Amino acid sequence: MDLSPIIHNRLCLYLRSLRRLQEEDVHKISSQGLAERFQLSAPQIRKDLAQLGEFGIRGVGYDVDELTCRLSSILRLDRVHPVVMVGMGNLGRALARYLGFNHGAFRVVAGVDKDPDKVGLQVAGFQVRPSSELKRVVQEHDIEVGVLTVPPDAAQGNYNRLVEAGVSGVLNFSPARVQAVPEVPLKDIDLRIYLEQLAYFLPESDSEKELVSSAS
Amino acid sequence: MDLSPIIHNRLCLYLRSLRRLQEEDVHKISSQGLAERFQLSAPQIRKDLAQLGEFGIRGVGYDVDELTCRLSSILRLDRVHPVVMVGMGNLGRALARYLGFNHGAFRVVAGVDKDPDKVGLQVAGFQVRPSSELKRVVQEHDIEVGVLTVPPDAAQGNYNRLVEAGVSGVLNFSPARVQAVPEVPLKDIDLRIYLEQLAYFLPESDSEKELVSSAS
DNA sequence: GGAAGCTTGTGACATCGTTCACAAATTGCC
DNA sequence: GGCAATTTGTGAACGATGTCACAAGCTTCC
Repeated sequence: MDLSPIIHNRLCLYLRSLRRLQEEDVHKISSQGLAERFQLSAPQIRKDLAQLGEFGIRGVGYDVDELTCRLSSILRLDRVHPVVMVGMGNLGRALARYLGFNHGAFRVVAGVDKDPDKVGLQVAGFQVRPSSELKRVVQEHDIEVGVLTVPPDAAQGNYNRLVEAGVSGVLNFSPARVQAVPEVPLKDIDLRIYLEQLAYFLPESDSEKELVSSAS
Repeated sequence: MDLSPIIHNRLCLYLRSLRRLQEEDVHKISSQGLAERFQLSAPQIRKDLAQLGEFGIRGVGYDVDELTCRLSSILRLDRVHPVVMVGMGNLGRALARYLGFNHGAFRVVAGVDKDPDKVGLQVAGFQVRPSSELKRVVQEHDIEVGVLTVPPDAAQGNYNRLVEAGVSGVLNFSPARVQAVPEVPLKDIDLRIYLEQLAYFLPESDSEKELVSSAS
């Protein structure tokens, strides 16, 4: 099965919505119900789901528990994936808490940092370890995912070390292009893009406002 | 002019690449040169740019400084946009530093928090102010953008307060659906989605691994 | 058992995005 | 000046994505 990223994203959304319904003890839901409840498109839900198999019952709708199960399994979100943070600066510590919090499928179980001052800090249920122990940490906890929150110039090196240590995927929050090997997929996340997207909808800038330095 | 988000994203990428070239004192570049240097597609660059006007010279290429200028202006990234953080927890503080750092078009100039313990903290060049002063803070600094890094249940209320205070756009990092008014665009960012995207490329989960709690 | 009312799964259609090939325009060289 | 070498801007083909209408299938009620 080969899911395009755009459909994959929607499926994740559906799964979250379904989990919400589970919490509310809803057991049956129609595509229309889902759409209204979570501001989605009913035909699109049906089309997306139909691509994966026949999960619904005509005239009735979808079984919330069953669909949650099937989707979780397809999206590989039915089992816990241990995560290590690489770089325990401000962003690293914040993300460790944020991503670890209330998010079943991932658990941030360890963090490393090069800076001896950070080693030993207690963060979100684990103690920061020195970068030199990365490989051991990964093996100890059976870690699958590494999250890079290091300065840009350290990103490539730490990606390489994560590959070496044996993780299966890497998330890169540092604003640097990293060259990845095909066996260990890399996902770049540049948070600046969101501000930039927003800027486009901001009102025309006053000429009074300060120019940005690098604009000639 | 109406730019689709997907093209807008690429234009932001081009602009970043151009700024890099400026730093390296490169003054002329062809679409092919850009493509090779930053792993993009040359025909796509041309098509994207041609949509906005005729910026290049046939047989020569693009003038880096001029194109940077034009793109900056179109993307509204030629002037500084003041930003306020709402919620100075871990994520708020980390993002204040991250987004303020080395990013010309946006400047995080203020932050507020409801928690009296956080008020007065020095973060990234400003002092945390109480939430009650949000409106005054926005007016004092001519703030255009609010960034929500508050708990999910506080997101809607704080969005409303930001609108009331007079900002023109809001970025929401809390994993909660917020209802927005059309005059103040809202961009939801759910960092969990990135881990979920990655999960899909992880190896088939061992049956030994712990099940996630909410999966039935 | 049959008809009426839902709701899914699906094929047809429209829209959007990407790739490609090439004409038009510029430069430099002879 | 003319020709070869570049490089842009663009129309045409291709592919992906989203929308919609409707047949197929289930349930309920009489």
